[in-house]
Amino acid sequence: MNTFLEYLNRYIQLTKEEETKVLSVLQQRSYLKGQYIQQEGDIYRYQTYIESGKVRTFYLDDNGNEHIITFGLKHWWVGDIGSFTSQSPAHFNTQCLEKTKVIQISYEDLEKLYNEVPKIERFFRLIIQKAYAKMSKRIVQNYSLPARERYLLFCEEYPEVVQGVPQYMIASYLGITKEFLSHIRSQLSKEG
Amino acid sequence: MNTFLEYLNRYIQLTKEEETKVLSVLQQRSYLKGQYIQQEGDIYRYQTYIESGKVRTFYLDDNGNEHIITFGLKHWWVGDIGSFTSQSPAHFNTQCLEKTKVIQISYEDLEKLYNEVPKIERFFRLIIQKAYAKMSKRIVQNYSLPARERYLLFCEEYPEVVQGVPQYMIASYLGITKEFLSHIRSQLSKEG
DNA sequence: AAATTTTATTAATCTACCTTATTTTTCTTC
DNA sequence: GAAGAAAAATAAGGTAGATTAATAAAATTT
Repeated sequence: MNTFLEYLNRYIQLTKEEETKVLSVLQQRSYLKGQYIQQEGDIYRYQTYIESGKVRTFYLDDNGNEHIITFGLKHWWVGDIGSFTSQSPAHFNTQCLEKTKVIQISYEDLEKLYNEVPKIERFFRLIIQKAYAKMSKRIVQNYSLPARERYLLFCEEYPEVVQGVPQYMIASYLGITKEFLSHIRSQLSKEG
Repeated sequence: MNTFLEYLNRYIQLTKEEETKVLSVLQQRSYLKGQYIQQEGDIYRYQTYIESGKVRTFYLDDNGNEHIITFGLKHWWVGDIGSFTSQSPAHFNTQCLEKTKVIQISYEDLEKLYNEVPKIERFFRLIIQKAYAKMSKRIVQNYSLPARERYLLFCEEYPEVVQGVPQYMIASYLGITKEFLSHIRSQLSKEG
């Protein structure tokens, strides 16, 4: 839990008292590979922070195809923000890709915490601003770059994901088929 | 300005005193059709709220092609959040598509306001959560639907934009060429 | 370590969407 | 309201990436 406070400390400075209040609402939980933190149709009742491990958040379309919205690594917050915010059924699934430890704050606890420790409101504002900017960048890349370039950028930016995750999931994240990603990779390796 | 307070009031309840503080930092400004609120390379010094009018935020890729990230209508906040947050040069341009009135808050004023009126921090957290959820939805749609369906959904969701904006910009927003959108439209009209 | 399942490769065919070019329509501006 | 500019339509040919299917290679399970 203390590493969590250190992490918070990068964004906001809390007094001892405030730290205690924050700690009192944190819930720790562990998942095995393949387990779901949340599933489509559920209401996302927790903000979930990844202490260790790796997850993916994905969406199943009408044809049953998976589309990975985002991966989640250490220090990331994951879930379906739309569902959490409005406490309505989620469209997304969040599944662990390996043994994963998370810290969660329930919706009710967080609402209280916002009032008791307004700095937490600032913290989440900053976090989501960052996430928003990152997602805008992704939209830009998807529109202006071909699959091959997107893959190369992804490898640069998320080497930990490229290593530890099946290729077909990376293809899904990039918005292409696994066959085409395989093709791109074989091209790249031929070129040296 | 009072309509702005009414708008704020949908998200947070301010005391008279707080309202006064908020009002004191608002700056009103008008733009003509075609004028830029911000340009690529500038630092976005203001959070910009649209009182009336219509804007687009777009990005120029290495080949000089425009990609529309988002349109902005009445009650929307526009700009380059990445640039504003970190006060670093923007990648995006924000241009008025018609006569547009905006309300702006400077970066410095907003930082002060966050401290003096913490509810404003809540307000922006809520706003950006909403924007984030909307953008996730867009990514999902782009991955799981063909251009034709995306266009139909766009028409449903943003009829005001479809009416008042040149087709080639809608094509750009959808991530397709203007020629292909024109083709889709002629197909649709043949089908009745 | 054999058997089963999951993931990745390869290759042929196909299609959604792009490119380029020309023509027509609509919008501005004088 | 005529002239010019901007936007939209149409059409031929091209390509990035999809689909299908068959094979190979890893990873799990027993």
